[in-house]
Amino acid sequence: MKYSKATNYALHTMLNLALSKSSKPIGVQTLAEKLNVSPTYLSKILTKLVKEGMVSSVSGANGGYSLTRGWESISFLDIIFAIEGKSSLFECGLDHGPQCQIQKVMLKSEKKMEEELRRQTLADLAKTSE
Amino acid sequence: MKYSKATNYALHTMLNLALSKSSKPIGVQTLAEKLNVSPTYLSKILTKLVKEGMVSSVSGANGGYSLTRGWESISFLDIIFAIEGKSSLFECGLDHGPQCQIQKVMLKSEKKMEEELRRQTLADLAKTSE
DNA sequence: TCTATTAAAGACTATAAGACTCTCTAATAT
DNA sequence: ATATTAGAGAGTCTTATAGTCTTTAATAGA
Repeated sequence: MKYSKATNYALHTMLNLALSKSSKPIGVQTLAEKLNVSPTYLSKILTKLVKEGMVSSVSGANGGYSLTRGWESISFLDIIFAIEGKSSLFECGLDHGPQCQIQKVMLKSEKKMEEELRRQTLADLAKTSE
Repeated sequence: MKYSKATNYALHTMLNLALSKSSKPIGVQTLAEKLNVSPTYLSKILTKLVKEGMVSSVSGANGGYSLTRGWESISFLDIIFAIEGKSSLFECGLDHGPQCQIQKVMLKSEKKMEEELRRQTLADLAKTSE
């Protein structure tokens, strides 16, 4: 069980956007270079973030990506969910009784992690990384 | 990112072993039937648990698997680590400076989950599941 | 000592997901 | 009108998961 590379790219890209003082959008080309990843691939990841409403995009010349207003409250969890999906890490597919005790324990522990990830905002990180 | 089915099988098998009052070892055949999984596959999973020292095995007629002494303190985390490995869920492979802030956040959240999984012992669960 | 039983190991296969690339289309500033 | 940039779709390559099948090793009991 591992986070996908896409999640790593997403987190770093969001941080890069947060650190950019420019009011103009940043092209995927520029963003991709910083991570040493192909622009087309990164664009797929960015599209997911756009669909979740955390990033806005503008096509055409001088276009690119920028954070949406309210971005200060975007959490790590938001970004991770956007890429990995929101479903639980553990699903007991066995049919034994109404509720699986193991599942309950697993879910509880997962929530602890999510709690922490929800606490960490992009803004927090941007502050310490500038 | 998902836990593997093998982890689910391992957790359930450990619980089954814990609930079994029998002093005699239980064969993989029996254990596999409860989970509706093939014996040879489950045996591979059990072998990992044996190698980690949580389960002991006896070959030959009337052989099988049983929990080792001290099993009461085995945690969910122990079992998960035995199957999934101990490495971090997130590793930032990008080379940007000495320490990645994002990595630090991810690691911290992961530890929260592990903390909870370490707290939950097999014995706790066995008590509520009998 | 022979036989039935059971775990362990190794090689192999199938499926799915991750990590991309390439190409084409749509939007927009100049 | 053209250059530039995002978005969408199909296709490829690699890796991990989830198994199966077969053989070997250990051991209890006749």
